[in-house]
Amino acid sequence: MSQYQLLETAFYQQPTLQLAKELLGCTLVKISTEGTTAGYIVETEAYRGPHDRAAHSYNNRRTKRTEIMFKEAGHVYTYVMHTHCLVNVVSGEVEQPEVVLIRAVEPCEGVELMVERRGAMALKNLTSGPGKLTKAMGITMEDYGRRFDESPLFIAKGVAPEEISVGPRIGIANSGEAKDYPWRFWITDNSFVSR
DNA sequence: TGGAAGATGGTCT
DNA sequence: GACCATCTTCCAG
Repeated sequence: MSQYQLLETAFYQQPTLQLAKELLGCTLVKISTEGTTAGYIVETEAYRGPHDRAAHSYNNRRTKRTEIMFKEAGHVYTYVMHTHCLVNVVSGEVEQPEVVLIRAVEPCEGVELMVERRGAMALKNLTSGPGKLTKAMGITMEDYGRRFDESPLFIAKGVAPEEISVGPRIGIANSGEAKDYPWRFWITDNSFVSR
């Protein structure tokens, strides 16, 4: 898709908290046989390796599921939560299991296809949550292990956000002191953030 | 090998 | 705000 300018591999090789902020406003794109869907990333969360109790890689837990987190920055980490698939960007050095969770996007291409996949919904409900956006964009476990710097699932340049808000992460109440870390970032006043 | 837990979302009260 | 759908992963026994 030539109208999209892919982010270089080097973009992913910055500190995880910074990457989480830099990803805001970038364009997440998925190309499938049904068509292309794309959205501006408006909300992210950072999960930082061995010392973050909320991370799957806490205490260097290395399993079949978390294996990808130990690889180079820029890989795709998808996993299933209840009935939904969630998508993350691997960051950090090799052997440093850190990721950025993409929690919400603002649709910018393929809205009709998103509506079809999600069922008739208000525009604001299409992609305003980590499980919603993967369903709307057709992101599944098939994408596990791919790279964000190449088709069919990639991230391209977008628009710089005017203002960024910071706060504690969502849905990790059982993670002890980690639940209060201010590692959630979103574009201030954007109506597509998850809550 | 069975059971419990989980970075969620939709529905109903 | 509470409940549950539904599935993978992991660990105890």
